[in-house]
Amino acid sequence: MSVVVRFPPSPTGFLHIGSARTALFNWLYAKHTGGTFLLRVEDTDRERSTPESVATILEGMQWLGFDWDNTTDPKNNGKTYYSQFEHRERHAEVARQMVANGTAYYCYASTQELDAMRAEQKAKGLPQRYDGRWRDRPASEAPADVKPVVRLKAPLTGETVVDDKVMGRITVQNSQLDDMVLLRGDGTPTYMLAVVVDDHDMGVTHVIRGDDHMTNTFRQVQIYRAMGWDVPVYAHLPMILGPDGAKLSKRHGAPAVSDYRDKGYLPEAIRNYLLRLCWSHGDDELISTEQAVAWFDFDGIGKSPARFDFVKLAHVNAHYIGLADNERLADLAAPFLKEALGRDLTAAERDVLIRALPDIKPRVQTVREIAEATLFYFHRLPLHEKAQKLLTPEAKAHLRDLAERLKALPDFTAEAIEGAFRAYAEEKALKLGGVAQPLRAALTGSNVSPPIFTAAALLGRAEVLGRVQAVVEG
RNA sequence: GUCCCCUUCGUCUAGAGGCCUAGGACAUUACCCUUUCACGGUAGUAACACGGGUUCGAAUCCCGUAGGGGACGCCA
Repeated sequence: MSVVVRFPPSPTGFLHIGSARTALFNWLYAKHTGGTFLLRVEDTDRERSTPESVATILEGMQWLGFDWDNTTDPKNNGKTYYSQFEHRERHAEVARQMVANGTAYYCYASTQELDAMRAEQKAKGLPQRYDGRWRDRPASEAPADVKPVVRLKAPLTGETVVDDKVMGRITVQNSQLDDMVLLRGDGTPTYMLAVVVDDHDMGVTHVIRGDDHMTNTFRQVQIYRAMGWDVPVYAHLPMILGPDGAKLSKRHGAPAVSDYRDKGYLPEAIRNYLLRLCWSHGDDELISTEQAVAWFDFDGIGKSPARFDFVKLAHVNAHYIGLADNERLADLAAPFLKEALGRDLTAAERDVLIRALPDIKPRVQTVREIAEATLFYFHRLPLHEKAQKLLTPEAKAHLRDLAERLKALPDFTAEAIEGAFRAYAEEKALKLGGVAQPLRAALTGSNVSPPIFTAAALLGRAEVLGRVQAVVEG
């Protein structure tokens, strides 16, 4: 039987980076097995499920390159994804079937009544669970003014066992589980019911999700059993924690996938980094997506939670920047440069950027840093304090002499410029750095830059002479 | 509080009873390369949570303890 997996985000306003990891593992497993990857938006919470928040999820998925297979499924009613909300009637129907076959029942307890029950349980130090007060009570005793909920008639004895592909065999005593609500008083389904019905209707064979769902799994398995449906294979992934070991949240700086794009990370780097959280393949670290598809399987997944390490992510990102096409990087850096420059790059400037990239790539870790490192090509920057110190009176005198030689160069290439500087340094018994550093200061305003002779060639003779003159006279 | 799960360098991890003097990667330290900064190269510091078993032999199996995470909603 072919594998069917799904990723079921709820539209909370952004795609969480932890959810992205779950999406990645599902997507990889589908690709690895030649199976199907479905997207289902869990939009039953009408407050949060705005068109914008759904669009954000879709954008995040597309940016990461996680293409799903049900974009044109008839079950979507014209949408590019399965909307849980649209199937609420089907969910309610299943709840009614369960009442009919005796695996669920109506409960007329009011919210206040249940709050009081839980408060009492808590005060006595007892586990907080529904006590089954309507489980066997006849409908004739139902109060007229309460709209009942439908609850699962869960088994009271025995145990529920799940053979998890990551965690192994996990067991819970049924006495620990109460009769959960399946259908609310207003007739809408709860998450527990909706998930099971949708997964069954969509033919999901493998449920790969965060282990925060572990206890939900036992309850969902009971629903499958009550309906006589096949239970899917489960794989619960350990959580991703923040650097401090607490649940990854806004507090840690970047909870949303879009934050990473805005900080200048590449989607392939995010994929590689996320893959290595809780999953491994021997000593392999830098793993292409193609390789990941070939290698990914459940046996590589670890059981313990992982902390998110921004420093290592940056390293992985640097690796993929090194691999990336220069034109692509130039286009990705353009918005950042526009932000700094207050204008768009001209076609000629874009060309300079592309030609500068081979020198820039090994020096940056993010696309944003590409913009920072290349800003001087397009704009004269103020002299940094450390650059100022390099421009001693002697250094300025050398630059004045060198400017004359640069004017006389037949070709203004990096090799020619370097030749001129080396010859001059030798004549004056100086180290190359003694003349190269002042040039760097003059051209970039900084004591740190990409190799200065290639930078000078890219800048062009007129601009170089202009910048040198500005500091020599300044 | 009850239940479920987890525990190897600071971090991500390799490790399926002898291959372990515990390996790799990031970070970190030193050196080399070098026009600066990077990249790259070489070397170094650094971990089996603790306590009991089982075994000729345990990071690996079992049991406790401690610590961490998650779940206990008419949220998803």
